[in-house]
Amino acid sequence: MAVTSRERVRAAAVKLFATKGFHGTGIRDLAQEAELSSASLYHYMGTKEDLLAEIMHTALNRLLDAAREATAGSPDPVHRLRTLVALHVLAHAVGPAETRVVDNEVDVLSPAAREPVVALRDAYENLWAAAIEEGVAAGVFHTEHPAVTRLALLEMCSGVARWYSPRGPLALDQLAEHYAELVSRALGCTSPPGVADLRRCREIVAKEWGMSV
Amino acid sequence: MAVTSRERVRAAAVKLFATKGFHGTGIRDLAQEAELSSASLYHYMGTKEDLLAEIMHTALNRLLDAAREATAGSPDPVHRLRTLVALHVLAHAVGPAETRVVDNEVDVLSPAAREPVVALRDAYENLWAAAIEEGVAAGVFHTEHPAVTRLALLEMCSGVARWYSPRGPLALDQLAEHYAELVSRALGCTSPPGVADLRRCREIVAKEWGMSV
DNA sequence: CCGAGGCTATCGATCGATCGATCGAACGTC
DNA sequence: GACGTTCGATCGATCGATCGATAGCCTCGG
Repeated sequence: MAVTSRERVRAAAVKLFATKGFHGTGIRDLAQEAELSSASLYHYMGTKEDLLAEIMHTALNRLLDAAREATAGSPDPVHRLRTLVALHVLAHAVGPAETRVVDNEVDVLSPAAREPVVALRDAYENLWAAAIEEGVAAGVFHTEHPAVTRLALLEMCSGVARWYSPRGPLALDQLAEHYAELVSRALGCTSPPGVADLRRCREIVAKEWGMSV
Repeated sequence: MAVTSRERVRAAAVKLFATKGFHGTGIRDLAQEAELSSASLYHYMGTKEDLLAEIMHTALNRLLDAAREATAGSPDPVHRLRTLVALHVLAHAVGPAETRVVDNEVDVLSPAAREPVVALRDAYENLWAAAIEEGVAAGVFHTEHPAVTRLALLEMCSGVARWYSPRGPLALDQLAEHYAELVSRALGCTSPPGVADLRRCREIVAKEWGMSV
């Protein structure tokens, strides 16, 4: 069979958790969306919370791996941050449902389940923090409060998942370029615009998120 | 009595809806937080959804009124946008719970209840859109995709409600100034920094949101 | 000045519905 | 006949909401 039941359960959970929220999604909603009985659901998951935690874990690991791969061996902080922005925006535009689950439902997890998820998120944000701080130290970025700026820019880029539609006037490339430009400007960066290897970012996203890019 | 039961119910709903979500908050949670029985709750509200809709309605009306008052009689789009940013950031830093409810729970409302809420939000965002477009037309702002930029900047500013703590190193004034600066830079604005009448913004916020500023 | 009647505020008890989760059994495939 | 997969039936708990009743307070006719 092309699509396994296990995959249908995961896809149903991502879709419904994103649109109706974790508490707003019932076991029976999940079962209907996955085309299974509510009893069969439990053949593929532990508790409903386990399912949510698993989704967050894999989604964050994928983003973290992609970010590390995209920025590996790039010493220039400007180039690295632009790559991080492009990758982040592409990922949020391509998989908005998964992203919204990760961003909005973190604190419905019990402390024990939340802890490793937060650790993954922190590891990812540290990639941004390092690029920004190195850029400030090198004099290519200018900001009075690097930590606050990092939070502001991350929120801006994550917001893409809330509104972007592939049927809108903007193509993915333009979107990523535009956000890279906004971030560069906000950091007072004077170096030439453009994401050096947008093509490479797209390839990584295509590889990690499936061929839907 | 200094604090009426009706006010306690509203405050309890804002707090719990913001931290646990609408569907994650039970009638009995609400009752406990408001120090009432679950039956007494219904003396002060219609359904749980009515309570949510009322919170969103008043919160958005307050923000919209404040924004109109703060920008009234200001023809300069740069000055107007900076004022909008400062007000938005201050409001989100002072009342993060209310803001998170408005931002995150809009689509748990039934279509009939959602429609007027979305209309209010659109009216507010149009203030931003007008300032940005006028600035672009006047040649003081530079952006290829004004609508996308507006969404990006709004998301950035709204994110304040997700992380800002008054016990952190940044005072409200610095926070508002910093965001105004980020927005100005992202729009390629070369005019002098600083929010012209930050004091007036603070007064409006203090008046509309209570004396907690 | 009284007390009957109405109004506001509150509650314990309980409603039917739905929640997340589990059980034992039946299916097909190797 | 063992295993992976699916399901109908059902569990106790909790959900949002409503009921009738009670206690305090204000008003106003006598």
